Amino acid sequence: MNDHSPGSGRSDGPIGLDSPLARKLHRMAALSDDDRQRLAVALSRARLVEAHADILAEGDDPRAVNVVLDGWACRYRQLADGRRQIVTLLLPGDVCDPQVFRKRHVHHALCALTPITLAQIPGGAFQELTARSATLEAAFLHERLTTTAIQHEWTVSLGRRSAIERTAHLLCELHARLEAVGLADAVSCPMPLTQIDLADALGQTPVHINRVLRDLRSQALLILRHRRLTLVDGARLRALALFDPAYLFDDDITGSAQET
Amino acid sequence: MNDHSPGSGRSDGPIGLDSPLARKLHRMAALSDDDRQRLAVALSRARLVEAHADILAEGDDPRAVNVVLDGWACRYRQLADGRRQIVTLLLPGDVCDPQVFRKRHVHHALCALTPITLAQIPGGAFQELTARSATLEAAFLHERLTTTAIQHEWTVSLGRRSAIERTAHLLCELHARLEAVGLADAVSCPMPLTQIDLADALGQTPVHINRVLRDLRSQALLILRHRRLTLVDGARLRALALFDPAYLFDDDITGSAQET
DNA sequence: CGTAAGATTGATTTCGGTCAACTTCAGTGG
DNA sequence: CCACTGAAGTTGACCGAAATCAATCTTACG
Repeated sequence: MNDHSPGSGRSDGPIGLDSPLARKLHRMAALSDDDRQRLAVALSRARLVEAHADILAEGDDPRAVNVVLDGWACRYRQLADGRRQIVTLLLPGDVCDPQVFRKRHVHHALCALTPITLAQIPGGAFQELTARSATLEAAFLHERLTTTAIQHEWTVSLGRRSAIERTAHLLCELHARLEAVGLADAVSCPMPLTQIDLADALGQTPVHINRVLRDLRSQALLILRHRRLTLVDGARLRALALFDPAYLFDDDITGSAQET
Repeated sequence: MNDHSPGSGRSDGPIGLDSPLARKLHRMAALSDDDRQRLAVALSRARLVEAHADILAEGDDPRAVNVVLDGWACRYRQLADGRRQIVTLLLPGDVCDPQVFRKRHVHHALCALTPITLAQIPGGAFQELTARSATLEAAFLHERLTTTAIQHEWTVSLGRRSAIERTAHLLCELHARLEAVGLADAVSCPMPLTQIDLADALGQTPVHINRVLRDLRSQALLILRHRRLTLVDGARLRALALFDPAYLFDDDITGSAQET
C-alpha cells in the first residue's frame, strides 16, 4: 500500500487500542474498555506479507482467526484456463476466517494486493475472547453476518448490475467500508487496486473497466488517481449504482428488540 | 415440488432418523446413533410453506436455525427497478441461518420455489445440540463452510463463466448437492426450477437460458423435462462447466491431520 | 534513463439482451 | 370432456454492451 498511514500504528495507546477492527466492532456493539483492551492484546501478534505474495496459512491452527491490520488482500479463484475471479476483498479490520483451511484442498487463494500486516489470533485465544465477553461475541457474529451480506451483494452486482453500475457500486462499498474503520474521510479514500484488480473483482475486462472509469470521470462523479478515490458527487454516484449502505451498517438489534 | 417423494417422510424410523440433513452431516463427520437421534428430535417441529410464498421468520427467535426438510427455496434480492437476483438456492437438508434477522432491515427475501417443509430448531435447542456433541458441532461448522464455498463458486460463475458454462455448472452443482442428501441417483435428479428461476439465479435472461438449454440438449449433454434433469453425458458436461465437485464434498480434515 | 507494468484509445467482433410472436402445457370451470 | 386461461417455454429478427485485438501512452521505479 502506498498511500495511507500505517493504520494500526496509531499512538493513542500502548498497543493500538484503536485498530481498524476495534473501530468496526465498536460500531456494531459498544465495546467496554476491557473488551478493547483484550482485543488489542489478541491482535498484538502481527505478521507481514509483501505485495502480490500469497497469504498461506496452511499448517496454521485452522481455528485461528486472521485479522487484517493494514493493507489490502483478496481471496480469488483461478479457473483452469487462467480466468481469474476475485471473490472477496479484505480491507484493514476485516476478519479472514481461516476455518476454510479445515478443508483438504483449498479452492481459492488469498493474496496480498499491497504490503499487508496480519494479526493471527490462535483458536484458543479467540474462543476465550468471545467466551468472556458477550459483547465481543455478538460483535464478531455481526461481523460475520456483514461479510455474508457483502458476499450476497457481490452476487447481485455480478448477476444484475451493468458494468457501470457494478463498478460504481464497488467503489461506493469500498469507500463506506474504509470509512467504517477510520481510513476514509467523507469523500475520499485510498484505492490501491489497479484496473486489472478491479476487472477481476467485477467480472470484466481491464479495457472495459478503463472505459467505465473514463465514463464515471467524465460525468464528474468521481476522481481516481494516484491510488486515491474521491467521490465528487457521492449522491449521484450512489444513485447510479443503486447503492444502499444498509447492508454494511445495519446495526445489530440484539438488545433493542429481543431480550430473551 | 411435483416430482419427488416426500423426502423426510421415509419410514426407516419413528421420527425420520434419515433426514436429508442427517445424510449430509453424516457424510461430513460420522454421526453416532445418539447424534442422529437427537438431531431427529430437533428437526421434529415442522412448518409448511406453499410455493411462491415468502418464508418470513420475522419475530422468530433470531438464533433459531431453520432447516429445509423438503422442497426448494431461494434467497433473492430485488433491485429498485425490478431486476431480481437469486443469491442462494436452498435444497432439502440445507440450513438457513436466520441470524440474518438480527439485522434490522432484511435486504433479501426468502421465497419458497415449491411447497416446502421447514424445521425450526430454537436457538437454545441448537446450542444444546452442538454443545453436547463435538461431532455435531464440527458437522454444522463444516456445513456452514460448504455454504460459503458454494457462495464463492457462484461469484466465480457469475464473474467469469460464459452463459453455457455457468448454466451447466449450476446444474452439475444441484445434481451433486441432491445426490449428497439422497434425492438423486447417479445421473438424474428432480429439477423444479423454471427457466425464469434459472435465469434469475444465473444472471441471465429467460430467453437466453432457453437457448443455452437447447444447446446443451442438442449436444446430447442433458435432458431436462417434466421437472427432471438427466445428465446424459455427465463427464462431458462437467468438463464444459469446469465443474470440480471438490468444493462441495471436500471432507473435513478434523481428526485426520490436526489433533490439537 | 531505461524498462516494465499499468492505463488509454480505436476498430472490430461476439455474446447475450430485447422485442415480439407463437406454442405448449397444466390447471380450471362450464 | 373439452374449452378456456395464464404461465412457461420456444423461436426469430435485431440491437447493444462488453470482449477482443492491437497499438500507443504514461507512470513508477531501479
